[in-house]
Amino acid sequence: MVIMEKKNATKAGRLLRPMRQKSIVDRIIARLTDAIMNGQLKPGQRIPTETELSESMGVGRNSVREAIKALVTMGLLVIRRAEGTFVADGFSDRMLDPMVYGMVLEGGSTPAVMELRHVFEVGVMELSIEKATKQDLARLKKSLAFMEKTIREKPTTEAVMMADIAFHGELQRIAANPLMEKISFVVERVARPTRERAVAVFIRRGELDYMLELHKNIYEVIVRRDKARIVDAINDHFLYWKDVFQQS
Amino acid sequence: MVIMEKKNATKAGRLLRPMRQKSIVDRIIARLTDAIMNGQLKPGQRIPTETELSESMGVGRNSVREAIKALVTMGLLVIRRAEGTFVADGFSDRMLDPMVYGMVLEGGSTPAVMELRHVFEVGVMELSIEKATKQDLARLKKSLAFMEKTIREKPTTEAVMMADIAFHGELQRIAANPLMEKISFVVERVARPTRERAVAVFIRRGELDYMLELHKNIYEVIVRRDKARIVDAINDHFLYWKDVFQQS
DNA sequence: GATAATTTGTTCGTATGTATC
DNA sequence: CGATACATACGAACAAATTAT
Repeated sequence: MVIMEKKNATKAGRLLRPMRQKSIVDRIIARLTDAIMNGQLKPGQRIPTETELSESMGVGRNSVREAIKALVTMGLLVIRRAEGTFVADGFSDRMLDPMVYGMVLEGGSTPAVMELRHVFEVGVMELSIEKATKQDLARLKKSLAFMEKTIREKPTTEAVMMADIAFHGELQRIAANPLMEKISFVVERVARPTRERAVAVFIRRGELDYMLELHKNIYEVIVRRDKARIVDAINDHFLYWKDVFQQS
Repeated sequence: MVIMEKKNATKAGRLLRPMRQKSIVDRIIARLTDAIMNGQLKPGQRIPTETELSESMGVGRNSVREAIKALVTMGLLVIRRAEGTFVADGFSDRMLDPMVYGMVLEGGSTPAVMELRHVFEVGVMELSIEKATKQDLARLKKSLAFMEKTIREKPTTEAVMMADIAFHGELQRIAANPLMEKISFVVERVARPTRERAVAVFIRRGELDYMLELHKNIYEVIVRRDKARIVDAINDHFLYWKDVFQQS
């Protein structure tokens, strides 16, 4: 339990590398995560106080704080001030923030991100086909009608984007997979600027009707529960966008 | 309305700030992430030292340190000792760690996770169909042969799992999407215990031949570039596993 | 309702290890 | 080798918030 290997590295030992012993903070993080993954600390449970941890592990309280802070940022721990620190009891949105940052650092709408979007759309359609009730289909048709109305009466970039988002949001609701919904949300968020540019091009060219048709196509595939055509439907959807890309 | 006066009553000389609600550290994190997302701090660039930041923002150095540490654990910043702290220049694996923890906290192989696996397999197949070269197909066939050999000669859980992982790893390589590969890796990791149980059941029942056939099916779909059959192929793959689940 | 105890939040000071020049 | 710059780590003190008495 006592940590005092550092004495060896003072003057005597240059024969073997001290080999990058992990920092104290990293070791504390490792201990806590291990305890959580092993089930010693269960979701919702309270962990020892900072002072207790620093004493029982023989480290400074500030180091414990840094470790805890890191885990809070990852969403693994939740701090309730003056009450204690607790193990999170499930998925939280902030667990996907790092992924957002990563995608942005990679440059936003890269081919990899676009492909991921594609894959998710196919997946959402398949799940929708499996799970959609009659009420779901009715609502989906409604959002399709809303899109048509928007295109006829108010074809601005914002309005069309809103209708598009509403339609795909409806699909997500039908697919009913919280995990996929959250990841999709991240991806959509990163790809949004690109999509807005694409919609603007649609409007400029007066091709909103074709966009509507592509969405109707998606709707039809779901109504008919025609899984074999899923990939094609989404492919059409995307191929057209790629086309817009290269010409804009 | 009247209640909010109590802050001023504590000590005589505190007329200044209404004491904003967010914690200091969170505000520092917000500032840094904003700067990075806006492009004021670019990937690979060095950020000011802890001391400079603490002075320019009027906060303690330890708070800056905690904020930076948090961003490091998210993979957004990279610390090079005695050199400075830098903005990360792309995706790093640790950005997906929080997702792992979240899934584990949710309970591991939940239906949502299984569905996500399913969706990714379909996606990987589609990308593979688009990108596979002749060499790729040859390698894929090879890993299929390896699986067959394993099943004939050494049908242990570990060996079969290894062959299965090798096959799907080959698919991932062909699909050539680093983002999807990383996320898939996370999902597979969480779902692994469940898969191992399933393989054990296959072996016990002597149904490894059927498992091999399912994989051959996947291979055939890719060779023929038959996108319409992707969903079906993966569906067979999964339906059987679900079946195993409910009976074990 | 007021007070005390507990626990996290924030800051400062200091010493030390480590990489760069 | 020394000087410098920086991160690492500990300790101490006080502030703020919540709960319990």
